[in-house]
Amino acid sequence: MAARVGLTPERLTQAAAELADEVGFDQVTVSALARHFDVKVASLYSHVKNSQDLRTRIALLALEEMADRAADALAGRAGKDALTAFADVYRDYAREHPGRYAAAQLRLDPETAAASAGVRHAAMTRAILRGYDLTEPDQTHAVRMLGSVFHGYVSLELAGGFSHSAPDAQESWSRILDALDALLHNWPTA
Amino acid sequence: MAARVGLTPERLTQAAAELADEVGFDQVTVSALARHFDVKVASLYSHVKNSQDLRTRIALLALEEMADRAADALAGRAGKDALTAFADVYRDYAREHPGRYAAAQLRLDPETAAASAGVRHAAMTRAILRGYDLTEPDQTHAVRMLGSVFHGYVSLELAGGFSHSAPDAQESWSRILDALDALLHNWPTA
DNA sequence: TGCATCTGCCTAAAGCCTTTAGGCAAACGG
DNA sequence: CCGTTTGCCTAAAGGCTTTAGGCAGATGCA
Repeated sequence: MAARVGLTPERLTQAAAELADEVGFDQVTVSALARHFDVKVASLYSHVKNSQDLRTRIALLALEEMADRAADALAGRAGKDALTAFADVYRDYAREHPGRYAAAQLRLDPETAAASAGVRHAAMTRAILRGYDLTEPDQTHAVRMLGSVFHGYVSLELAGGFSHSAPDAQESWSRILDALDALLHNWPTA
Repeated sequence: MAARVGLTPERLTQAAAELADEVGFDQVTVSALARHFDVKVASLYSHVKNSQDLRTRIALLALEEMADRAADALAGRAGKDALTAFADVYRDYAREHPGRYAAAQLRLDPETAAASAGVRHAAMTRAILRGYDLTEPDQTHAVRMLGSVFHGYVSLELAGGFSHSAPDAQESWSRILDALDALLHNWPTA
C-alpha cells in the first residue's frame, strides 16, 4: 500500500537529533519521530530497539560530533590557544544543538560508554595539558577540573543562569578561560 | 469508604523527593506517588496542579534544603575554610540525595526562580568571595566559575564519570578546591 | 446532639505514549 | 518470473496524565 519510506537506524537517529534540538531532548519520543516520517509508530521498532535505545543513539551521535569538532579545533594548536579552542567547541556545540548536548549528558552503561567517543574526549583533554607542566596525579585532577568547568558552565548558561545579568556570558567565559590558563601554569603542589 | 489519608502538598512533595532519591528524578510520576500513598491517581490532583508542578515542588524543596545547609556551613567561616565547607555542602547533598539534586537542575521559569532559594545560593557564593580580593566585574566572573565547577564536578561524579579510575573522586575534589583557592588569591587581571 | 456544608478521595473516561504480535505487499535475488 | 526477504501496517494491551462529576466522612454551627 504505502510506498516504502526507507527508514534506517541512521536516518532515525539523525532526525531524532534534529527533533531534540527543536523541542528538547526529553520531548523526543518514538511517536513524534513516527509522525515526522509520516509512518506508523510500530514501524520504527524494526529499526530501533525501544525508546531508550533511540535516546542512546542520539547521545552517541552527539559525542561523536563533538569529538570530531574538538579534534579539528585542536589540530595545530597548543597551550592556551588549544585550551580556548577546545572549550569553545563545547560551548558552541551546546548553543547550536541544545537537544543533542542534553543527550550527551545521558548516563550510558559502562560498556556503551567505553565504546563511545567519550574516550576520545578524555584523551584530547589530556593532550591539551601537554602544553602545561603537570605530572600525575595532578594531571588527572586538572583533567577532571577542566571537564567540570566546561560542562558546568555550558549547562548553567544553557539553563539560562547567566542571561539578563551583566556582564554577559561571553565575557565571563573569556575571563574564566584566562583564569584557567593561569591556574594550569601555576598549579599548586600538595 | 476508604478512610482519609491526609494528603497535603507538603506531604506529597516530601514523599516525591524521597521517591526521586530512590528511583531517580525522571521516574517520579503522579501515578507512582499515588501508589505510594495507596490512593487513586486522580486524588493527587486536588493537591498538586499537575506532573510538572510536582517536579517543580521537589526542585524548590531541594534548593531550600541546600541553601539551609550552606548557610549553616558558612557560619563563622571565611576564606578557604568557607570555600571548602560550601563546596562540600553541594557534593554531600548530591551524594545523599541524587534525585533531589537532579530536581534542583530543573529549569524554572524566571518568576519561580526569582522567588526560590536560588537567590540565597548566589548571595552566599558572593559572600565567600569576600575572603578574597576581587572587585567587579571579576567577582561576578568568579561567582560563575565557582558555580560551574561545583555543579559540573558534582554532575560528572554523580553520572559515574570518575568511578573506577585512580585517583579517587575525593582526592581530586580536594585538590581542585586547593587549586580554586589559589586561583582566587591570584586572579589574573585583564 | 443534630444538621448542613465542605473537603477529600473515588469512579469514569479520554488522550497520548510504549511495546509486542502477526499480516501483507513491495523489493530483491536467482 | 517467482520465491524469499524485508518493511511498513493493523491490532491490541498496558501505563501515565488530566478533567469531570459523585459520595461520604469530617467540620462547624446551633
